[in-house]
Amino acid sequence: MKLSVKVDYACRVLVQLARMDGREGLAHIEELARIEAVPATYLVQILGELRNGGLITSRRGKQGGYALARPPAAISLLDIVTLIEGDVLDLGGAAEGASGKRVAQAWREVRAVLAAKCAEVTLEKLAAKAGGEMYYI
Amino acid sequence: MKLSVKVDYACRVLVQLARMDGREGLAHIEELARIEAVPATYLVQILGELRNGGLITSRRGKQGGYALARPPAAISLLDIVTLIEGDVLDLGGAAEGASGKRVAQAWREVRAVLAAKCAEVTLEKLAAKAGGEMYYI
DNA sequence: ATCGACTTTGACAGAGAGTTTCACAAGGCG
DNA sequence: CGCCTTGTGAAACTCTCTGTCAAAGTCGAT
Repeated sequence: MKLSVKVDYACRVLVQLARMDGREGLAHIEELARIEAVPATYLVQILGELRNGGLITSRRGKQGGYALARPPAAISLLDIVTLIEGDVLDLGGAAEGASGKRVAQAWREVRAVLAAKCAEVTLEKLAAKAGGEMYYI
Repeated sequence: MKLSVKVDYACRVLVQLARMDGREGLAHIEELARIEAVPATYLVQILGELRNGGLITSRRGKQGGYALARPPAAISLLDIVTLIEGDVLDLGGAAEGASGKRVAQAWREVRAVLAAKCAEVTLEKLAAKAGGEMYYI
């Protein structure tokens, strides 16, 4: 049960997009990547997934760039994790064997709680200025 | 965020131990492994970790075997996961970079909720007979 | 002592994560 | 049109870790 670096990167860049609340070009993203100590080429790939998943939009050519597809209040950690990892808690083939069904049921309950909590945390809350130094480029 | 097979195996074997509530020999464990479709040699290794972590006790020689170290009500999913994986939700180095602190704080809250829920689910509840076919050897 | 039963260690294949590279596609502008 | 900027997509590579197996080791009861 480990939070992947990928999800972490995705969250961070989305928070930045939420704060900017405008269209941000690749050049800007790359600068951001340097500041956040994230490999830029990887970040760009993640951006692609976020776009395919409908969380952000992009435009090519001059004046191109990325922007949130919805208001920050309408994007939660749950959206991000399920998009990037497929599920907040992947049970694998946990329902096999003698006590498998019972144990799997317990994990399903845990997953429900986890998903509910993740759905509560929106980009709006994450991007709120209050408390914690934010980096302005 | 994936539940590892190892944790799943550990949960299942612990549920079985909770149900038996006596000392179970390796021979029995291996039969159990066959029934649960778990590689016996791996299961034995996991048993070793559970023992080192203090969740079960073992005895060698004739009349040897494994037993829970505490009453089933005093062992929860939280105990099992933290013992096997180190943490219910490993944040990695998520606190770096510009928005890192903020995002990490959010995940810490999520982790707290997750841990609380896992702590609620005890072996006693999992081993309860009510509802769901249990496998008796 | 010795046999039965648990313990430890090491090796290994495969999968997946994180990263890099490179060639391609598309919008703007002269 | 043709070029330049900016984003897209896919492949390949390294590294770590998980799940698995096997074999030699150690302890305890009788």
